[in-house]
Amino acid sequence: MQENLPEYPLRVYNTLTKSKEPFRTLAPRRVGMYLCGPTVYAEAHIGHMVGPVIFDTVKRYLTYCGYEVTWVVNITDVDDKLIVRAREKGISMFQLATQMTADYLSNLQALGVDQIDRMPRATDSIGEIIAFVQELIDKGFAYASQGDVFFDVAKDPEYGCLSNRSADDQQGEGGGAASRKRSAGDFALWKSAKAGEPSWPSPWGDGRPGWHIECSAMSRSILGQTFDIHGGGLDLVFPHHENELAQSRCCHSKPMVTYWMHNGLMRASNEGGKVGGRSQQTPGEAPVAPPADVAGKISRSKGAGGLASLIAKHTGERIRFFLLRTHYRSTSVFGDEPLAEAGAALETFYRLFERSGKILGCSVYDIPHATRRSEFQAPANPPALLAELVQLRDSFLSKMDDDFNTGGATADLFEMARALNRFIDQAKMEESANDESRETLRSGLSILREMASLLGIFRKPLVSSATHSDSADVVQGLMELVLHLRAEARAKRDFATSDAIRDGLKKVGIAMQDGKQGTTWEIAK
RNA sequence: GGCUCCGUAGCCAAGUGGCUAAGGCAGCGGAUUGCAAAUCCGCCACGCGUGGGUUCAACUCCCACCGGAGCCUCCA
Repeated sequence: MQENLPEYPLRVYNTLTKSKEPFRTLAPRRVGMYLCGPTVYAEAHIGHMVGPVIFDTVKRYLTYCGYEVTWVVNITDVDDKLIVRAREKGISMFQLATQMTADYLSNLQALGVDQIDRMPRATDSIGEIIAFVQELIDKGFAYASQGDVFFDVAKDPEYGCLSNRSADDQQGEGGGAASRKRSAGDFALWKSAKAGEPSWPSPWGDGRPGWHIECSAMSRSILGQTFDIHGGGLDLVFPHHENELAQSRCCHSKPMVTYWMHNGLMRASNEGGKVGGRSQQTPGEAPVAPPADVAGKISRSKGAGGLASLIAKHTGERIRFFLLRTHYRSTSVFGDEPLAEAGAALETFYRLFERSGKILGCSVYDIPHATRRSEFQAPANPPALLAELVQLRDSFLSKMDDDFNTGGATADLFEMARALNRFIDQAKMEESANDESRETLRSGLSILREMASLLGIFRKPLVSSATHSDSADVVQGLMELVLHLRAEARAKRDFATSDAIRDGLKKVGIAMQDGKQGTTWEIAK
C-alpha cells in the first residue's frame, strides 16, 4: 500500500464529505476521472466551458505530479430537448447532435482543452445502458412500468447522501410519468418512446435511456465500478449526480467515486441568474415561463451562446485565463469587462516574452521546461533571480496542491514576471547581455513556462490578427517603411514628424513603443 | 419553505485561530524616456457584511441578523 501514498501533499475538496481530503488513488499512480459533458442540443455557451477548462487543468496537474490519468467526458446525444430542437429545425436528432458536438469540440480546442482521452456518446452505449438497467431490476432496485423503467428510491437507504436531500425533494419529470411511478422520487432509467421519437429496442419495449443512467453505464465500462474523480457543475449535484451515485452504488454494492468535485457557475454581469439559466422565479410563486423568444434573447444578451464571436474577440487563452484566475468552486461574474481585465493582465507576460525573445534571439515559446514535477532540478548556488523563482515555484505548487487553487497560484506567476523584468532592467540586458546573464534569464523563463503550462497557458505564441490575414505581408512591409522613416526623423531630432507618425498610427489602431532595441508595434484591440 | 454556498480596497480576487491580509485592473508619486508607451521602485484595507459569543488571541470557530448566489424543474 506504500505506493498508494501520495508523493506530493495533494488535497481535494470532496462534495460528498464537504471537506478537503488528502488525495489517494484507488490504483497506484493511476487516476480515473469523469466529467459530465454537454447535452448537445444547442451551441455551447461560456458556462459549458468552465468544467472542461478546470478538469483539463486538473489532469495537467495530476499528470505533472506523476499520475497516469484517464479522463472521460461524455456527450449526451439523446434527450427530450434534442428531440424537440431537431424537430424545430427539421433535421434528425442525430444530425443536430453531430452539428452541436462539432461546435462543442471547436470551442474546447480554442480554450486549449486537449487532455480528454475518451468522449463516449450515449447513443453508442445503448447496449451497456440496457445491461445496467437490467442489473438494477434483477437486484431489486428498479422496476418496469408500462414500458418505462424507474429506479426505486425507497430501496436505497443512503439516497441523498451527496446533496443532503431526501427522495421527497425530487419532483421528477412531470406529465404522465408520475402515475407510473411507485413514488414521486423515483426517476427514469429507461423511457418508452412515443410515435416518431428515436428509439432502441429493449426488454421493456422500444425506448431511450433516462438522463442519469448513461453516465453510470459509460463510466463503468471505461473506468470501472469505482473510480477516483467525478466532476461537473454545481447545478448537477442534485438530482443528476445523486441519482447516478445511487444507481451505481446499489448496482455494485460499493462506492461509485472517491472524490466528487463540482465547479461553481458563471453569472452574467448585469442581472442575477447564471449564464444560460432559467429566468428568475420568486419562491412560492408558480413558475412563470417567459416566452421562448424573449428567453433566448435574454440568454444571448447575458453572454450565453455566441462563444465563437467571444473567442474571436478575446482569444481562447484570455477566456481560459479568466476562468482560472478565480477558484474553481466559486461563482464568477462573466462579461466583457472582466474578460478585458484578464486580457490586460496577460499583456504583462506577452511583453516580457517579446523583450526576452529579442535578448535571447529565440522565441520564449521554444525554451524547454520540465514537464514532470520530479524532473525539475533546482540549481546549486543559483544566482539571486533563480533563487527567487525557485521559491515562487514552490509557492505556486503548494497552492496547486491545495485543491487546485489556480487563482492563488496566478499571483506567483505575476511575481515571476516582475522578477524577470527587474533582472533584465538591472543587468541592462537590452543594451548588452553576456552569456551568463542570458543563461540565467533563460532558466528563469523556463520555470515561468513550467508553471504556466500547468494552467494550460502560454503554450504557443499568440498569433495576431495582422499576421493572420492575407494582407499581413503588405502591412508588415508598410510598417517597416514607416518605422524606418520615423527613425530617420528621430535621428534628426525632428520630433514633430515622429510624433505625428505615432499619433497617426494610433488613430488607425496601431500602437508603437520605442525601446532600446528599436521600435516595436502591435495592433491594439 | 427545505438544502448548499458566498459577503476581503474604487473594481476583480487569494488566503488565514497568533508573522507586514497575496495578486490583478484602475489610480497616485518617483526612476527611465526627446515626449509617450513599456519596465522597475514606492503608495493605495489599523481593515475582512452587521451585532453578539468562544478563546490568552478571530478576518478565520459558534450564534443571530442583513445582503447576494445556486439547487429543490432531464441545467455545465
